[in-house]
Amino acid sequence: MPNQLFRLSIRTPDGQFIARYSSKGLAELKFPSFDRRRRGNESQISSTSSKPVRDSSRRLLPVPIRILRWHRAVEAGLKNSLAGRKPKNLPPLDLAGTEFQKRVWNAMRKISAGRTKSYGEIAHAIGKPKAVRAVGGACGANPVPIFVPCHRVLAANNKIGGFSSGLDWKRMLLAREGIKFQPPSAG
DNA sequence: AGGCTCATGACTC
DNA sequence: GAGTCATGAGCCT
Repeated sequence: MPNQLFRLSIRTPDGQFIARYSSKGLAELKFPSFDRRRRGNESQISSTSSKPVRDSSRRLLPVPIRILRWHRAVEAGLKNSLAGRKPKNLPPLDLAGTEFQKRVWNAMRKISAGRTKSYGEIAHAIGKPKAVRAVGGACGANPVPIFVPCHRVLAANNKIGGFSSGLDWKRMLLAREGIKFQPPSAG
């Protein structure tokens, strides 16, 4: 049977994020959709609620205390990250992907706040210097953006590259870490 | 197995 | 700066 996933939300000044947890840790983090940023929270689960939540198969399940603890850590860590600071005491991440993707994600996690690497540098770091495009693909498949800092991976010559959740997010995250990149009109 | 599609990079004008 | 091409991996059929 597939691992049960618990879905909990996090309210931030930048909108409502969604976190999904497996029994092994944080499995997914979703950016707010811009459509919902101005909407009320009538049917949303409060980030601090201990109410039962609906799982992916719509069953009503109590949230294990361990996951609630993880969630509080994720909440705090996300707020730090959104302010451009390093998150502390993050729970384990349960990253599902191919071996190649996990190597890319692991390499990305070694980029500290305020620093960047290029797709080519990541490719080199995992011992596949020519797999630059594949690195881009793995970045896009990252299930836990921000904590696995795909926004710190730029294209060559400090160009912005891409971002699966929208370049506006990437630009904002980089700016809050004080990272300079090539503006789109320059060059 | 073959044929795409890429969040690239390096090279040419 | 716009083409163009090699390239590895992933996802189809």
